[in-house]
Amino acid sequence: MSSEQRASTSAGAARKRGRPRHEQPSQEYETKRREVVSVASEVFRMQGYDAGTLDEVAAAMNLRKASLYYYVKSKADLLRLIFDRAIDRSLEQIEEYSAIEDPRNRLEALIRHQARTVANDPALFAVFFDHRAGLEGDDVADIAAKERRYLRYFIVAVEDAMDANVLPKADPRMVAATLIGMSSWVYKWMDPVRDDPVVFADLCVQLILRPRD
Amino acid sequence: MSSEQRASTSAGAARKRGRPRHEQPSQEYETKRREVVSVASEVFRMQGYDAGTLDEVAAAMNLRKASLYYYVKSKADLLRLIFDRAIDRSLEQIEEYSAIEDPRNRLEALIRHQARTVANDPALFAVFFDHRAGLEGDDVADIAAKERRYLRYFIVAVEDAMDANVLPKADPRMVAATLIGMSSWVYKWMDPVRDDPVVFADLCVQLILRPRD
DNA sequence: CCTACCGATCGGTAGG
DNA sequence: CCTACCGATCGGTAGG
Repeated sequence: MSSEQRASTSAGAARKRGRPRHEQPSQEYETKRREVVSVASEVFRMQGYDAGTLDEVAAAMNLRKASLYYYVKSKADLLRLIFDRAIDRSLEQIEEYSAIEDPRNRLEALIRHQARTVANDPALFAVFFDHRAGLEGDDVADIAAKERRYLRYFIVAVEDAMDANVLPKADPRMVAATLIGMSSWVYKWMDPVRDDPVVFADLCVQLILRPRD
Repeated sequence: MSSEQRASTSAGAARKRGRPRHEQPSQEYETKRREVVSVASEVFRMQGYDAGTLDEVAAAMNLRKASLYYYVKSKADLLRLIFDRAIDRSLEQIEEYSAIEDPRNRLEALIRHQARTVANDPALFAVFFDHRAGLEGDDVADIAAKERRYLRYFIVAVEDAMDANVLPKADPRMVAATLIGMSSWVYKWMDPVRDDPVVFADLCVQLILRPRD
């Protein structure tokens, strides 16, 4: 569970009596905090992590830079929140999809999931994929570990698809990375008004899983 | 033609008589200059463009930062040189491949070209694909124009492949971007000691162009 | 949530 | 190709 999720567990809880507890931040606080993450991912996407300033992020929310520190501990912390959100979105339903028995349907579900997830939030994944260098200390290893877990699901699905003659035999690790690549690259060229995430997901599936012979 | 190429046209020229012309830099100068570009692409790949300092680039060549200014005009100029090299490598043989008549063979050649080119220099293309935000002024538009030209070759090849029933019918622009994506993503996971560019290129072709029915 | 400010980093230059 | 240095930017904090 990400710290973003952890901090929002109070949302929807019953009205509490007496002095409000400051350990459980208000809904408005959480909403604003999520907005900081969204806005920052847009700024960092356009300018890069280092060049994108907290002044810009703040300005886009009609705030001053200092006020952002009410929501995040530091710029590096903000970046970590972006990464947590991206990896959480990726891992969210993957267990469920990985439970699909039929190898072809399972691989299709995984490809579709990756394509849709990235295409639905290109800015988020632009930062996730392109600005990992900004992470500090343990964050790098934490993200890498979660990403390896994610890759594993794909590798297993690819292996099973090869056994079922749904994919040509090849190095499963390489194939998995390549399939993730084809469905992730969309954040580089996606135009949200012109391109539809579901159409793109269909396309990826179509290119890799041609009709059975 | 890139400024990198333009500046190196003296290489291999006959020994000149009289006072050496300073307009035609020496071979050693050009070699060193190319090394700056290579080293910088490694540094910027790891740290990002803004976080990667000229001190680091210089140190990796046993120089002081100030000495780099003998080879490049500015940090932004250095970044432009990296981009020029990447786009030149990409465009180098594409005209030749695009002359292939058979749609299947042509598309295969283009995919193979992209896969090999990127896999042969992951650091160069990591900067090219992930740190475009560092470019200033006209450089952004210049690179974008060359990239559109490159994409066009792919789109035409994809259209012809669809007409020849080598690819399923779909939006050619989207398919071209996706094929470029699958063959470019390799810079993200490539391990030069473990992964072979040609094996990877074969894999991409195999995944997209299954044996004719 | 703000104004005002400090301190470190780093691109770039002077001058040799 | 170097030493020494300047100047701008920007993350972060004090204090309210």
